[in-house]
Amino acid sequence: MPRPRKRLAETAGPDNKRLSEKCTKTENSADVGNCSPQKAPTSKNREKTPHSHWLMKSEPESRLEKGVDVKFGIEDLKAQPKQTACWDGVRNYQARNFLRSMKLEEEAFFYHSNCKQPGIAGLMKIVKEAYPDHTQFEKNSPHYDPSSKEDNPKWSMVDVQFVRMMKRFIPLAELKTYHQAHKATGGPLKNMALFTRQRLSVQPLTQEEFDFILSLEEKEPS
DNA sequence: GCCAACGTTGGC
DNA sequence: GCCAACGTTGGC
Repeated sequence: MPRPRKRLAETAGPDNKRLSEKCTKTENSADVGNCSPQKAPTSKNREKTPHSHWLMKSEPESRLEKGVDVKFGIEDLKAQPKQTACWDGVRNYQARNFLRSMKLEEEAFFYHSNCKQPGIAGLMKIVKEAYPDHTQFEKNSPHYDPSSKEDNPKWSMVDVQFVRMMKRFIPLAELKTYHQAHKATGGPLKNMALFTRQRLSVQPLTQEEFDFILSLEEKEPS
């Protein structure tokens, strides 16, 4: 996961973060029953439109956060058992609310952030919907949140599974070029959250944004 | 390593 | 509730 960026970024990190190690799927997969009820997002933050595509940021290069390496790139996801990991460490309310609205089988771009080559590396899918992020209760976790109580967890995570690498890496700089052009022409990336919600580590994509980015795989790098 | 953007904290 | 201080994110 991301650490998510698994940095999960916002740590509040939620996500912030960097993700700490991601857990393997095994430990969590069966506990559907453990999911505690999560509060609904406040009306202010609730998204009206259902999204079915996502972009999730994680850091592919080593970086210590509270002494823990938060590195979690797409190769790390691929190396997990069943190529599945939990996306822990998200500590930003908006990003958390997006995690909570994710549904099984929805697809997400795996975005590499805070690294030499930022951009979209591959595709993954949601294989377990939101449940409490255990790292919020772990004192040694970079994403420990002493204000969160076991009987009312603040932070959530989902499990993601590797789907495939992009046919070619799609660099941030290329996406930005399209975003700039599309602002003028009304093209598909004109409102892309990557640029309009700069620090959000878990973000929705419209169908048009998702399809346009997939179409870039077939093009020569610009 | 710098630093702009921006979310969070906490005094008032 | 305002808002300055502070901390984090993340590109460059």
